[in-house]
This record gives sequence, C-alpha cells and structure tokens, in this order.
Amino acid sequence: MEKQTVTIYDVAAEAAVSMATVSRVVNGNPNVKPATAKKVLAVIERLDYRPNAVARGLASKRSTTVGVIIPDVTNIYFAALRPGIDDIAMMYKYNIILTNSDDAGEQEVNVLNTLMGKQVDGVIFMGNYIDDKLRAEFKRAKAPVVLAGTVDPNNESPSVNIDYAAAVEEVVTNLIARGHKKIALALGSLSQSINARIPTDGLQTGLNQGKIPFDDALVYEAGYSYDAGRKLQPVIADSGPTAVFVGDDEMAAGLINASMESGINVPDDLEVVTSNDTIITQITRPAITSITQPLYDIGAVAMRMLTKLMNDKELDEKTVTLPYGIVRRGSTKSAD
Amino acid sequence: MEKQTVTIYDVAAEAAVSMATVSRVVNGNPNVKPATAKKVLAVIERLDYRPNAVARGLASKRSTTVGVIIPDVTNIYFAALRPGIDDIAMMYKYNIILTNSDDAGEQEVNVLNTLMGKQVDGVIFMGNYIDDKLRAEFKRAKAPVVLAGTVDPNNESPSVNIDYAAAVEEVVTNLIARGHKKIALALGSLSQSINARIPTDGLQTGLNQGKIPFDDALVYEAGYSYDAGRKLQPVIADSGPTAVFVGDDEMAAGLINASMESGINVPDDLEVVTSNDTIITQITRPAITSITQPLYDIGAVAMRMLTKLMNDKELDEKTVTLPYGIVRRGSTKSAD
DNA sequence: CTGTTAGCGCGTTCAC
DNA sequence: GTGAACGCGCTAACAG
Repeated sequence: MEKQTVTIYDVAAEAAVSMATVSRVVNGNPNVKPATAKKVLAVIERLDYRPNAVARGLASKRSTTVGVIIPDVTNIYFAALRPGIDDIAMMYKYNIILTNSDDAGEQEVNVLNTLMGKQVDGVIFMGNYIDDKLRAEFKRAKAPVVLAGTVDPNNESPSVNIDYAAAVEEVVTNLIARGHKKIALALGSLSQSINARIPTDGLQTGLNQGKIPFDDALVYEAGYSYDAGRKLQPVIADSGPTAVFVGDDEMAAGLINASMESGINVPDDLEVVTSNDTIITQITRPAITSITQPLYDIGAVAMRMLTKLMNDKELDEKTVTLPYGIVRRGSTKSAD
Repeated sequence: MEKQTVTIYDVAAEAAVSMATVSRVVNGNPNVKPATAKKVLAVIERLDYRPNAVARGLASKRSTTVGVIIPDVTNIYFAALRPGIDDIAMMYKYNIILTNSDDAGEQEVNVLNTLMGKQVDGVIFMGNYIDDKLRAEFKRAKAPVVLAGTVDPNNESPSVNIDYAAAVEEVVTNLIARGHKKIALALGSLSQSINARIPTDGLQTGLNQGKIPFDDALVYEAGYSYDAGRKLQPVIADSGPTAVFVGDDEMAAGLINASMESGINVPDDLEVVTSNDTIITQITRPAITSITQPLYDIGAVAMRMLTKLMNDKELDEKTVTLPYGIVRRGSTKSAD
C-alpha cells in the first residue's frame, strides 16, 4: 500500500483556484484575498497537504538546510559547539545535515562535496586543520563556509575562535610564576597540525617570557581519549615535569587517575591544567583547573555569521575572537 | 559574482551525447559503451560537473537521506548511539539530517513532519516516550521509522533495545543478595514516562523476589545531569538507602562526588550502580559499577533495519532485544 | 548501447 | 487578486 502524496495541484483543484494561488498562501504572500486564503487553508487542512521541500528547493534554489562537518561526533569538544549551532539554526528555520569527517583530509573534501551536491545553503566546518586542498574547496563552493572552533592559518574563511595560544601562554605564565620550570604539553593530534602548533606556540611564548628554554621532549602526542591519557602518564612521569597542560579533558582525566594510582599526587607532585572545561573537569578528583571557552557561543556566533552570509549580507568582522577564561580547581595549587 | 552551475545538459552538449547517457555514466549504469563513458567522464572532470542531489531527489523520489531525531544532542546516552547509526548510514551512503526534539511532545511531531517534508527515505527516532500522537504520525508517515534505544509500549514500530527492566532487576537482585533492604532509584524524567516506568518495574520485580516491599518514596526524579545528581544527594541521604540505582552516568557521578564530600562513603555506606557504562564510570573515584549496553550496536542495528525497510525488504524481527551486561567497579562491594 | 520524451512538485514571471 | 506557462536538473520508461 503505497502512500499517495497530495500535491499542490490537488489542493488547487479542490479549492477551485490555481496552483499559483495555493503557492502564495503557503508561502505567506500577501497578494491573496483573505477569503480565498481561508478557503485554501481549509482545503490544505482537510487534504493534509504537506509541501515537498525537495521540489521547493529545486524551484527556489534554496534548501533551508545547512551542512555541519564535525571530525568525530564523540569528540566532546566539538560536540559542545553543537548546541549553539543548533539553536541558532533552529531559530532561523534551517535544518542541519550533520556529517562526520573522521578528521581525514580526503574524507573532509568528499563530505563537503556531497553536502554541496545536496544544495545546502551554507556549511559550518569544524576540524583540526585546514590544508590547501580544503581551502581550495571552500573557495570553489557556491555556498558560504564558516569555521567554528577551527583555525585557518591563512585566514581566508570566516571563523569563530578563542585566542587559544594566548590562553595557553597565560596558563604557562601562571605556572612559571609558581616556580615551575619543567612544564609538559600533552596533545592529541600530530604536531604539524595547526591545532597542535597553536598551543605549542603558546607554551613557547610563555616559557620565553619566563626565561626558560623550550624543550621539545616535553611535548607529547597521544590522542584525545581517557585511555590515551592513562597510557601517557608513565611516559610523562619518566621525564619528570612538575606541571602539564593537556589539550583535552578526557585525556587529562586519564592522566590524573593514572598518576594518582601510581603514587604521583596531583597537584602536589604534578599540576594539571586542561582546555575545555567540560563536565569531566568537575567529576575527577581532584577536579581540573581549565581554560574556559564560550563553547556555546562559538557555535552560535558561527551559525549567526553563516545566516548572514547565506542572505548575502556583509559580515561585521570576518574573524571573531571570543574571550576565554581560566577556572582554578584542585588539580593546581593555589597561588596564594 | 554568482557561481554558475554546470548541469547535465552542459556535459551532454560538450560530450556530444544525450543527457540520458550522461545520467547513465553518473549513476554507473552498465549500459554504456566504455569508450563513450570515458569520454563523458573526461568532460565531467573538465567542466567540474556535480550532480544536483535535489533534482535527483525530485525525479527519483529518493533522497538518500535519513532523518535522525534525538531528544538532546548533549545527552551522552543517545549521543552514544550515534556512531553506530552514522557508520551504517555511511556504509549505505545515506546522509543524515539530525534534529533535536528537545524531548517535547509537540516538537517531536513538528520535527518529524519537517523531515518528511524534506523527503527523507527513513527516520531513526530516539526519545523518552512514545505517545499516541507520535504513534499516529509514525503510521501516517510515508517513510519507515525505526526506534533506537526507545521503547514503544504498544510495540507498533520496529525498535532496538536491551531488556532494561531485566537489567535493573538483576542489579537489584544482586544488591538484595548482599543484604540491602533499602534500595533507591534515581531517574531523570517524569515517572509517567515509559523510560521511567521500565526501571521502576525492574526494581519492583527484583524487590518482590527478595520479599522486600516496594517503597514509592525511594524513587527519585531529578534530571539527567551532574548537578542534578549532586542536588539529589542530600535528599536521598535523608531517607537513608544503602544502595541506589541511577539512570544516568553523569547523574551518578554527581551523586557519588556529593556523597563522598558529605562523609558518606561509596561503597561502604552507599553502593551505587548506574546504567550506561560511558567513560564517566571510569573517571569517577570510586569508578562506577554499571549496566553495560551495546550502545554502538543498538544504533547500528536500528540503522541496518531501516535500510532494509527503505528497500522494501522484510524485517527478520520487528523488535530486536540486544544483550546487556553488568560490569563491577568500585562503587559496589564485591560479593565475595 | 543511445536518444527522446515525460514528468517529479513547486516557484515565478507575466499577462489578465 | 489570480491564473497560465515555463523551468529548476534530473530519472525513468520507451523507442530505436
């Protein structure tokens, strides 16, 4: 039993008007006499007519759909940007096609292309780095792209971020002020990626100002997960830093738990600072000092920018940098 | 500078063939001489032609897109089903339109309707309860709907679940075997919702078998969040249960942390068991004993069922019940 | 193997 | 105010 679909023609016939008129009332075009509008509405109701968004998209060339590209749905950081994106999208009546890029360069290009094939009106892109290939695709795309929580080193695409390097620098400066000299950095992705370079830059700047030489050996790459953090712990312990900045909260949780279990007290023997202020930072014991990022706002502002671009409006600023903060918890010693 | 779009006609003209032929090579139809196929492919490449999925959808009446309805993207339980859904969808080349229902009845119906308007080929629905209105919409929809991690009490829609009541019962039985008599239940949603009734049933059955009277006052509703768990702690402590089953991991983490801080030792004074075996259960101290659910599989199987339905195949079984487990951690005392 | 011809359901001029 | 007609880009028979 195939469900029959009632079209705009059926409504037109039933209401004894032309389909153009039906189209007008459906789209709220004021050029319709209230009486006929009411009549049409009644028929629509009775026939349970639903406009076909695909046909509408073909005719109008707008799909009221935006694509969102995310490296990994389970990544708690990018996932945290989604509520902001979702809310603003919903506010402007856009639907979202959400796609995983698996953080792989090739895949990211594919995903972008299939989104464009679906005629999305715009794209929010999240990822760990922007390479030339991707940048070329963005330019070629006929729909606007906005980066959220993602840095384009060439600064070609509109984007929303915090000044992550400055945040790391501030963390490091605080650590140095409290006497630390061996400060480690635990990251997830490859060191050539931009999202690894930024914190590394922050660390270097901070160390420079404290007249402490930068030591490559204290920068670790493991992967952003709880288990990665656990596994990294003995490795880090070997080189004996007294403080570590971690790029991901789950990873920091793993590092802390493993440290405590092996007799290294946090924060007495090792101070830990992390990046994303997710709920994880409150759950661990000790709780974790963290950079605070306006995650919701990053998503919301990015989506807001995208709505402007999709309506051919100018952007006030192409690159938005939102303020960060630092919240102190038990994983660091108080400065006092 | 409007980006011009190259259509199938442009390719056809340029390659000196008909558009039907172009369509064939694009869709991998074998009825094309390799030579002409190659020629067409070359032109496609040169003109950088991208098929318009919207037009294709209109003509073919298939959008190769499925809708996924989720109550709240930040809910870690439903979020955990997504990788399974995503992977299978990707495997079958379906895109996903992800929409939040905010767990509100009205909203769920709306969301479903706009998805249908977008001509999705099918829908995966996750939610906390299925009411009559929703059930009616499912029936009316022209695309199939599969429930994931969601129970339809009327059992009308295909669904994938674990036997959650049995799992809770087993937990309770274990608790009783170790001497517990006052066992509390901490849930998130309203007690009339099915997802609250199920664990309550499990608790009751377990208690019955242990000849312990069921006490309504020991069933709490707070909300599935860390803070809700923290706030609930003093309330629960007042009635002095010696064990509690919690419906959500973050909530359990809040409860445990708050308990420890107020001098109630877990597990000595209070044993805690939770539901979803997310990474949270490993991060807390003590770590949390939990029901283990094949979350990935629930999503994957649901999506697999949906692909069958979308291709008019029969389902082997309409209601799939996957096995659960129980993993013991520090929040409960060992039975030995 | 390849081309022709109809639509798919709707938005949008342009006349009436 | 309202309707007729065309086109969006593509798939799907049907001929040839």
